[in-house]
Amino acid sequence: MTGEAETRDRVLAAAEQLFAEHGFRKVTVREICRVAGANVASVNYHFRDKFGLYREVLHSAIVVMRATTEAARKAGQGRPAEEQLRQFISIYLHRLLTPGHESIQRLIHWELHDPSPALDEIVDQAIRPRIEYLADVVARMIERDPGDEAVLRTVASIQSQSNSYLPSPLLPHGQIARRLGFQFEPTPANIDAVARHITTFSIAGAYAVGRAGRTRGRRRRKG
Amino acid sequence: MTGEAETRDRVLAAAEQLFAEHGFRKVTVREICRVAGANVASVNYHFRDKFGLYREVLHSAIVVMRATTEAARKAGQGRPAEEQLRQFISIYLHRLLTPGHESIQRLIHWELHDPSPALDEIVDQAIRPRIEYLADVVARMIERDPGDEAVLRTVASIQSQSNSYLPSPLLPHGQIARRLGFQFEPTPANIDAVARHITTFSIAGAYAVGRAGRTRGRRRRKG
DNA sequence: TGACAATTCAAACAACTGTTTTATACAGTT
DNA sequence: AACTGTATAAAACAGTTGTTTGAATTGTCA
Repeated sequence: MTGEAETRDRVLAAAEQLFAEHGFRKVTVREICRVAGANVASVNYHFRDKFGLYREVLHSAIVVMRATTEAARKAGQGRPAEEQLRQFISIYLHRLLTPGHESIQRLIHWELHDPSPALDEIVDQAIRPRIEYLADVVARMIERDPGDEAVLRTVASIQSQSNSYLPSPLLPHGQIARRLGFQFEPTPANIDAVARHITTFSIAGAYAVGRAGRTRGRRRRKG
Repeated sequence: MTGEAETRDRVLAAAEQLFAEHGFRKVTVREICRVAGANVASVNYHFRDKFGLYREVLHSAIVVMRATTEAARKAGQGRPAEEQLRQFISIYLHRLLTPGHESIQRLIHWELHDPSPALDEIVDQAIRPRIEYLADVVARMIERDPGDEAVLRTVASIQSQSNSYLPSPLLPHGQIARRLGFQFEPTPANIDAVARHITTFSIAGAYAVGRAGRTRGRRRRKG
């Protein structure tokens, strides 16, 4: 065990950046090693193969995602459901968009769009806890069971809005957004503004969905 | 000019299906030709190169997208803004999810996520008209200018919800959704249910955003 | 039928991919 | 000093990619 960690860590760092930017498939082992200033064989030596390297990068991303959900949960502890939702959206968006953690979230976005065999781990360890927490919060807001279809759809509505602000080519960031006249710099103030918008939009939307289901005669929450 | 159209059209059809399923990069010329029952060289002969074929496929997709926006516009003609939004979401979602047109929309989704040089055409000819129409509708709903930030953010909220129901691996369709307990079969009834959800959620959200901006002292619509 | 161009085909090409090989340098241990 | 296991390096390997080639085939019109 000598200066081994050196190149291993450089490769890992380069891989995280490149995988986040371009996805797993488009990035070549040679490019990673060129950026890391390492030999082509270093990937296979330290990580068995290209996918082993990818999996290692994903693992650290999963840790960050879980921490985000946990932070949101703690921030809203003991408060009413609506306030918990506010906290969640604010914290989630800040971690999503603040430069630095940004690349990690982009990595997940790639994996969701073009899944690899590592998808299951991400869903089970990172996404499911977040969805379950959100479903619990929304369920208490609109007085339904967490498994109710209206709850799940509302969770999907909230999540899709937040994720659309990821710095992907999608709305409202990036190339498309620029062509459409959108402009968004991820400064703390702007992130706050977006968080406020999604919060206002989603809370009103959630209550409306709750009311609509109730007047149409759906069952209310047990107890 | 003999039975030339035969293989050209078969290649085109195979390409549309495969590009929609896996994106431009992952699909090989050989696979397209194998599905089409044509020779490997046919792509280069009829479409100059792989990208020429892709561009041709995209062009027909753009036509369909424009038609969708146009249909939504006509369906709401002369009606109040809120009703126009209802019509838009319903028509958009049905065309998005009804099997058949489905693959075309998936194609666009790939292009947005992993853009090719053809992105500009899509944005200018297909996305911009849709966004501008939606911005106009929302602006009248909440009494702002179509260029107002609150309007643009609301449009983004509406669009991101709708697009999240695309049959991609993303929520709420596909592999991830299944692992999370979501289930969604694109039957007309289910599409209607989702459209109602997004409509209810978004109309309430839009009005709330409009109110929030107004009480905070933002300028109202001119006139 | 006999040119003639358009189309199809099998084969090969050059570039690139992830991976493996082989050799070398270096650490700590005996 | 000799041995051992680890890390790096250059080179080559086998497979796949989009594309091109040149001959064979087809259909059309004189």
